[in-house]
Amino acid sequence: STEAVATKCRRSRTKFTEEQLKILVDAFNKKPYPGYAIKQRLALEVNTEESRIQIWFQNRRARHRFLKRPEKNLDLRQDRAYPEENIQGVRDRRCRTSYTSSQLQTLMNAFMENPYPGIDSRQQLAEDIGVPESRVQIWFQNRRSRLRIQKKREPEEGSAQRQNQGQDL
DNA sequence: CCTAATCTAATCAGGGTCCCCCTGATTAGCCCATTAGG
Repeated sequence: STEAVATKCRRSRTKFTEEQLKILVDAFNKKPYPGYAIKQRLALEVNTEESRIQIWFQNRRARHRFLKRPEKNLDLRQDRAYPEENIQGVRDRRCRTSYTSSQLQTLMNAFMENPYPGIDSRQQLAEDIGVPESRVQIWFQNRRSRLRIQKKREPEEGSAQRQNQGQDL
C-alpha cells in the first residue's frame, strides 16, 4: 500500500529568526489570543504569512498551557474571560470567505480525488481559484469533518434498512 | 531534539431567511493530540 505521494506533502518548516521570535513572544505575553488585526500586523512586522502567525500562536499556547505554574493554570483563558479589556475589537476574526459556485466545484472535485491534499496540491488549488492556501486548508478540514459527522448520522445506506431503533443519543 | 505542520472534534459566528441551517473561522488536544523536518 502507501503509494507515497511523489510530491512533497507538508509545507516546509518555517524558521524564525531571533528577532522574529522576540516580536512574537512579546506579542504573546501581551495577548495569547490575538485577533485577526493583530495577527495581520505581526505578519507584516515579521514578514511572514498570517497563517504562520496563527499556527505559531496555537502551538505556543499548547506548549504553555501546561508549562505554566500549576497553582494558576487558568491564566491563559483570562484574556478571553474579560473581553472588555481587549484593546483590539472583541472577537476580531478574519472575515468569512465566501466561495463562488465554480470555486466550490473545483474544491469538491479535488476533494473527491484526494481529501488530504499536500501542500503542493493545496497551493495549486489556491492559485486556481484565487484564494489563499490557508483558506483551502481550512476548507478541507471542515469538509472532512462534516462528512464524518454526516456518515456517523447515517451509518449505512446500502445495507440494513430495517433496524433503526434507539440510535438517538 | 525541538517545534512547525497537521489532524480531529467541538464550538463560535456570519449570512441567508425567517429562526434555523449551512459553513467558514477558531480553539483545544491531558499520563499532558500526532507527525515529521531541519
